[in-house]
Amino acid sequence: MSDSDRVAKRVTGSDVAREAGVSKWTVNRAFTPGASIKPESRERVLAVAERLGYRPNLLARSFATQKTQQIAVLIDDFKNPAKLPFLEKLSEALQSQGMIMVLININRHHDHIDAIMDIDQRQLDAAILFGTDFRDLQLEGGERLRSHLPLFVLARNSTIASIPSVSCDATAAMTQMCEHLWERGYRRPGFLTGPRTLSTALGRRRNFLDFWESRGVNHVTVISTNTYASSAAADKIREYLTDTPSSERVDVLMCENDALAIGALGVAKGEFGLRVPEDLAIAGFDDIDQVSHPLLALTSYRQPIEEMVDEIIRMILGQSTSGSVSLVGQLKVRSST
Amino acid sequence: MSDSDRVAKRVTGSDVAREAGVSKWTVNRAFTPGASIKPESRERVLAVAERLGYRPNLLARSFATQKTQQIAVLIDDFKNPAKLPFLEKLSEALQSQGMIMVLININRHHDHIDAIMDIDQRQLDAAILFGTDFRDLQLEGGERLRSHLPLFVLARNSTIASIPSVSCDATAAMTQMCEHLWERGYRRPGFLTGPRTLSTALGRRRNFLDFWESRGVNHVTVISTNTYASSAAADKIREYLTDTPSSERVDVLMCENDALAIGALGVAKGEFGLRVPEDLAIAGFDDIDQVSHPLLALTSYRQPIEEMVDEIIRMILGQSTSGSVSLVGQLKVRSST
DNA sequence: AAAGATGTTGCACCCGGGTGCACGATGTTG
DNA sequence: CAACATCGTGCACCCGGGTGCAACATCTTT
Repeated sequence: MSDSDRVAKRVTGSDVAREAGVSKWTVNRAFTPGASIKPESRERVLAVAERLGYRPNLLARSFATQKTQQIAVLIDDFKNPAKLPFLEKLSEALQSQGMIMVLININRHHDHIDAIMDIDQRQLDAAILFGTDFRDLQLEGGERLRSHLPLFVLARNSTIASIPSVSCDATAAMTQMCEHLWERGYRRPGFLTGPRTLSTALGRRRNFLDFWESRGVNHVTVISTNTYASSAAADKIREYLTDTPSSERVDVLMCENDALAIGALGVAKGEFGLRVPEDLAIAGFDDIDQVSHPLLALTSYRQPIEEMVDEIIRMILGQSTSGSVSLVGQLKVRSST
Repeated sequence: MSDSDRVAKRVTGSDVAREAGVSKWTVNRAFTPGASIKPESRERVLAVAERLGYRPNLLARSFATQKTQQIAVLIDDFKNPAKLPFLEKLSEALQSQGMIMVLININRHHDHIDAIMDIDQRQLDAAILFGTDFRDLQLEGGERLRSHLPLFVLARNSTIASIPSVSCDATAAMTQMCEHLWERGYRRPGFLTGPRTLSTALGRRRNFLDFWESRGVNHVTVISTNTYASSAAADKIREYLTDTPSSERVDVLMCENDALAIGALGVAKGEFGLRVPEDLAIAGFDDIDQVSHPLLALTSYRQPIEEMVDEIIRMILGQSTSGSVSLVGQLKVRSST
């Protein structure tokens, strides 16, 4: 263990400069790719830097350049496993651009306003509202926070004109899904949604209803839960099946997401002994890993995660030409329909 | 829209000082809780600050104090839904302490060494290795990165003496689980593990084997997968059930985590038509949301997430007395055993 | 009313790297 | 070899708050 290892103090650019017999600005240049510096000088500086264990202080750099290379991702629902692959792809894409992801939990102790103020004060470069319910932002936000923080919405439609969004094309998705259901011969459709306002932002219900209307099916049963939890769906479906004689029931239940579909399936099959899809067909949305399980085998729709993330990265980097973008995903037919 | 709204420039403490007729240090004091400042001065400064929309620049503060109030969380497996509740609780706990969570994706493009160097250069206050496979760190790390970044391991045992860990007590967990299985009368145990080295760090296999040995059961069938994916488990179990006549099969299969258990259950029940638990009992670990589903109903073990997170926060804040800590969770018996 | 204790304020200087410019060194051209 | 372009280097000063100390103001005490 040499003396230098025992020194707790950080090595700065000036230390390297002194040791290498140049000015600290030359050290800076040695670490700046396009800078004007004599090759020998650069090599010498880099050698000294390596020997001393010098690495530029990125915090100081951020402070000087006003760019932290950090992107905030706001999320308010950790119950939905569909979020994980998005987070994985997002963090990977950001890291490949030299940025890192700051994950902010939006909950009753910490709303959008708090989060955005904090993010803004910390000088993060942008914030992504990832599937969050940002009504609070619309209601009381706006003028209170005069921040220049660029905002983006991911995986739902933006309800604020100035904030661009990247989402899955709900019209295309529901058309594909419904045409499949139509071909299978189902004619008494039901729709299971989550909380009203959140549901609207996804646009799935609207598109589902439109499809059946266009085919001359005028009645669609709509059941709403107040959270996106499987258990809430289970409760609502148990109630529905109990109250509705089998002759009057829907023959296909489209669920707004897989978590709801899983809850519904459990009750229908497990508690009421219904055959799926013969007695009741069920479909979900998101195509989370577990729905492909042989005991569930739910028909679902996969969002184009990679493309969505790539597009939002382009937006953040300012390389995107257009405003909000909707991308088409892929129908996954399984034995539940 | 007043003139001040049109100005894109940030409002700094000096701006407020000028406007309020005090020095910038007094402005600073107005925003520092315990500082020595006359109440009237503070009020006046705060009023001016409010009017101008001033908020302290946390990046500048971080730079000056050498504390970013940011904690990195390293994760290398986004497939396991059991990670989500940990992330939720972690982010909430950090935010309640005025810190935020930086989520770093460890993958083949970005290993522990890269991540730690980056985190260190960005001056984050600490890093949590959350269930990651950090053999690479042990092998080539150490001396190459001379960083003073505090490291902690969460949800697995630390294999590096200098890094404290917070994990679920595998001995207590497996004892509880196995005593339950023993009472139920199972005597031909099997264990389904993930990749060898990762598995060792969890300690579950070791404790499972020890229990049966102590009860005089000398043979335990061990099956290994090379990832923790449900599909990998399904493949291995399909192979096992195909190759093993029913008279020679295990009567209970303990799986290292729920994802594996779900895969095993799907094949046993769905493909081989086995009755669970009569023909084969199955148990998992982590008690993720989906295993309580009526169609799965897997016996599992819930890690004490809240306590684990609270403990690691204490460690980060330097309030923890001890070194590594193991906490006891809770057995959840369902109809699969 | 003077001496002391306490409260309040201003001030240099620090954190560590980034920017634009000026000056010197080197190289090219007529 | 002079005139000019180009490259390489050093330098002030910036980013916006934090720290310790000195100076000043105010309030107590005797």
